[in-house]
Amino acid sequence: MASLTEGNTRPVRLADIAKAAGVSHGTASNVFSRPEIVREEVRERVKAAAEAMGYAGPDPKGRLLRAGKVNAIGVATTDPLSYFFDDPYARAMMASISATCDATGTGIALVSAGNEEKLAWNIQSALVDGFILFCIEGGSRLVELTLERKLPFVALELGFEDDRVSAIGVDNVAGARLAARHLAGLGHRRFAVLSLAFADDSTGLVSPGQVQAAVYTGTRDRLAGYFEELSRFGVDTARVPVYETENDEASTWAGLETIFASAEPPTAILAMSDRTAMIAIEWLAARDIAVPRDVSIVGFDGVPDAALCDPALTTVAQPIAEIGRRAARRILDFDGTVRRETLDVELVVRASSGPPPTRA
Amino acid sequence: MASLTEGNTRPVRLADIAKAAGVSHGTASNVFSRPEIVREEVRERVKAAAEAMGYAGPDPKGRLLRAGKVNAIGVATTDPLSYFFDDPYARAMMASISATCDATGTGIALVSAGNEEKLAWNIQSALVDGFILFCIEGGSRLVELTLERKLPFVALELGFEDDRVSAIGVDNVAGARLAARHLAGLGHRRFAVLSLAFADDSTGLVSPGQVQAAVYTGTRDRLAGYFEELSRFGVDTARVPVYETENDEASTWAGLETIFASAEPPTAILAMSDRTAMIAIEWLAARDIAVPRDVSIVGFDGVPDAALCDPALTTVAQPIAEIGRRAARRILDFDGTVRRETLDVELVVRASSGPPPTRA
DNA sequence: CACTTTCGTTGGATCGATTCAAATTTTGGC
DNA sequence: GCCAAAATTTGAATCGATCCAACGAAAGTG
Repeated sequence: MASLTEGNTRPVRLADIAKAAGVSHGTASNVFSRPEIVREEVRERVKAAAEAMGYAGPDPKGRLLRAGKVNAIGVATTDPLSYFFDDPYARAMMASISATCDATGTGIALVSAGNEEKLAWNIQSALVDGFILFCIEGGSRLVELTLERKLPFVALELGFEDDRVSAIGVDNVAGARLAARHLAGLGHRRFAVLSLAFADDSTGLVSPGQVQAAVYTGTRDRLAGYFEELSRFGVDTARVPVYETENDEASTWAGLETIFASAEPPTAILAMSDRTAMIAIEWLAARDIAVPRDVSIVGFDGVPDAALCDPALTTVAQPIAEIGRRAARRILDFDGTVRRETLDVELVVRASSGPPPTRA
Repeated sequence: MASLTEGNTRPVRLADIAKAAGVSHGTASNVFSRPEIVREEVRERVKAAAEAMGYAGPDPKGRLLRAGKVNAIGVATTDPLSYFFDDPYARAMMASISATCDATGTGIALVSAGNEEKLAWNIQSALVDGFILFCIEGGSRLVELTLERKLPFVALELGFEDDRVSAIGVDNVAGARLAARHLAGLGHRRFAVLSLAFADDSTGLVSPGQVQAAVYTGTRDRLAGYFEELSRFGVDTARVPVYETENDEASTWAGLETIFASAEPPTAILAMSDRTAMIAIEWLAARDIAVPRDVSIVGFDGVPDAALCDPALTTVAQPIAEIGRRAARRILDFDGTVRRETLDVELVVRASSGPPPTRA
């Protein structure tokens, strides 16, 4: 006797159960995709055969090829995948993107790439209908790679002035000016900037030359905005220390050490991300430097956590939810056009900023 | 003249460029997948043709069918997709899962299902090699559906005693006992429990009958652990209010209102999740009830945030990273076996628990 | 009863690649 | 210049479904 029916390890295919039930594969397919057009008796027979043979249902791999549409959008970054769950900005953005996807029954595929080779492969082989790119850093390479897929995609940052790529971002110059004006208006004159990267893998104090050579225009624009506004208030921006961080604890701490080692430490810090700003608040608290009594801080991004930290962070809020919604919509309702949108930011004044200490 | 070459809208296929370059599609395929085995001259010719025709590279949809392996693992929940980015437990777990996936170049597909119909479809059509299921709530249905796909999967919770499903979880009874013993040992005798759901869609004060009928055994086990240990200390568990929350603000607030409306409010709260515990801490702070002076709280889960809130939360820590790592590994190295693992929890004592107030 | 509809079913074509045994071309040795 | 071995290239088969034109059977019509 032994085993007499079907092959042992090989998974059961639609064709197998069609044969077993004595119908054509076309009919078998209909049983699953449009059961109402199949006569009940036949339908039951096919279902019974499927059950008996342990059929797992139509394999999406097969369907996909025919259908053409994956029904998933890829979200890509050059950071490790955990970025999506760790970084507060990414999280807020993902929450908005996923809400939109949820509403339309679209799936989300997370794509990352630590190193060059894997990046390429992961982008090339992602099963998605389009991409949303987080291109805070190392964006250009990501964009090139994605361009090759010839799928709809949108960059979350207006980084490069490339008119082949759709993008959604904020007016960084205007936002930075809001922050600077707020602090200068409160009376501050001694500033320091906790910056994001200007180019790949750079950190540390920044020279004007490096600013000129900035690859990441988002960073450059924010700095430009800060400086423009500070100049109006008579601040000599050449003497404002700009420390480039990697938006993490280690590099931000290093920056603060450097900045506060100065003979004339700042009374106000302009941070280019809320994350850096919040790290700075903790660093200062640990050293008994009171915020905002001794030092004021203004962040950038407007992540939800910024409202909850202590003291609550004054920040330039991006419309994160709106950006996420639009990005997802742009992929879902892709119409073949390239568009670049700039949304407005808003200064949210909270407890981390106040007048400078009355002067020693 | 007009347009004479290729179809206009239709995307370019491998076969198209093979024809254009005058080679077989087999060779064209090799140019992309194993370039080293095709003669340089031919390779260049094919690449040139691809370039000229705007070929996007081998379509993963096609490859997939042949290759069989998607190289992605699906993570599913019955909550909305944003759960993965909002809930601290989910986030910590995802960070660990994604680190493992990153290391192996595996993608992650997020799958969710608000309503029944979509749930089914999303699970059935997910392009993945296996699933990791977050089945905190509504798990059984999710498991049934996933079972039908006949793909490897693992449940993150030992919820059901179903030996068809692999699972990784913690010893809930032991963990709950640690929490209860800690508080009782400090001298507390008046307790309240902020519980998770015992069954679908239930909230509110729980009767012993409901506990008996618990569908979610994780919740039931934690409560059993609490009560076992409290009994040893002579606490009449029948009088301990157990309030079922949905692990969110609204229901937790409601629970606290109820619990503290009592004539003899508790001096100690056993919360079945850190999230609930942290929400409780905020609620109490807003009412000037000092933690731990007036009320002690012990959470459950050991999420990273618990160490950062104020006061830092005493909690029963699950080895979240380890669970995530093992879950991902179980899918990646699937060997056809079903296994259920129970990991140990650990009581982490922080600032939210202390002796009860010296009695009025 | 012949004739049109309607309903279900069939089976070939297709989606876009990869694979592999067989055919062909090159290369190397003498 | 001939033959075996090595290097390339070919083209049919396959992956697992869905789609659709065509066809047969049952139902409806005058």
